[in-house]
Amino acid sequence: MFQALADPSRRAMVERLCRGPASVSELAEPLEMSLPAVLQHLQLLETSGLIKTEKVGRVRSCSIESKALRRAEDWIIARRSAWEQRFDRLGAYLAENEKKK
Amino acid sequence: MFQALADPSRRAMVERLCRGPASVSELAEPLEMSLPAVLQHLQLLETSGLIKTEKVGRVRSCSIESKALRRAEDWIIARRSAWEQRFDRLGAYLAENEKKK
DNA sequence: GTTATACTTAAGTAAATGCTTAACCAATCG
DNA sequence: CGATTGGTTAAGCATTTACTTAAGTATAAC
Repeated sequence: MFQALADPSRRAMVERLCRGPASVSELAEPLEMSLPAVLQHLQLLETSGLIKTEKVGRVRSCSIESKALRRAEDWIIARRSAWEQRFDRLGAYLAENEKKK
Repeated sequence: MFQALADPSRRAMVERLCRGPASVSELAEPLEMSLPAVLQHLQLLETSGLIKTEKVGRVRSCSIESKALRRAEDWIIARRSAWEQRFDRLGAYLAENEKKK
């Protein structure tokens, strides 16, 4: 999932899709690459759970799956809070030592 | 930066460092790979800004740089809120149409 | 029913990744 | 001093990644 967000083109697609659903060629338009390349990114994004796509007639409509984005956020928040807790304990320890002085 | 978080071994290192600083070999210990491999991951993490390292005597001490983690979080939050805003506007639009009916 | 559109598949390739081993330095320790 | 510990450099290698072009297929428009 972080793997999926690692590529700038894929992040651009996710940014675009956060402003609403889009077709494959709409997503491809701002990107300087061939359609098959876009397709490959799209497939990766879909198997990573970040987006979902549905084919209606001959156009495939893509939209983000916000749950996945949330999971990435949760991982980072968990790390940050672990770090901050440690920082707090360190602060408490230092304060304790200050008292003893 | 998401690139740096894309690899499981690197994420494991970040998780470990969120519980406090560690030496290179301490970081390597739970990982089933050679020391040079760990070094390479470490260098990538450092150039991505996620960690910082300092050599004291012959041991290199590594610690996380929480600002970088925060930047990743910010990106995700920005996307999520863009998505949620869109969702709200859609809701308002649907409510509006309901009134007109 | 032909033609254009919107993808899709397949196959190939160049560069980046994630390792490895072997050899090498520089601080300790005895 | 000599050996050990903790890390570092260099080189090589197998995979994976991020594309490409060429050749489909299926729906929609005319």
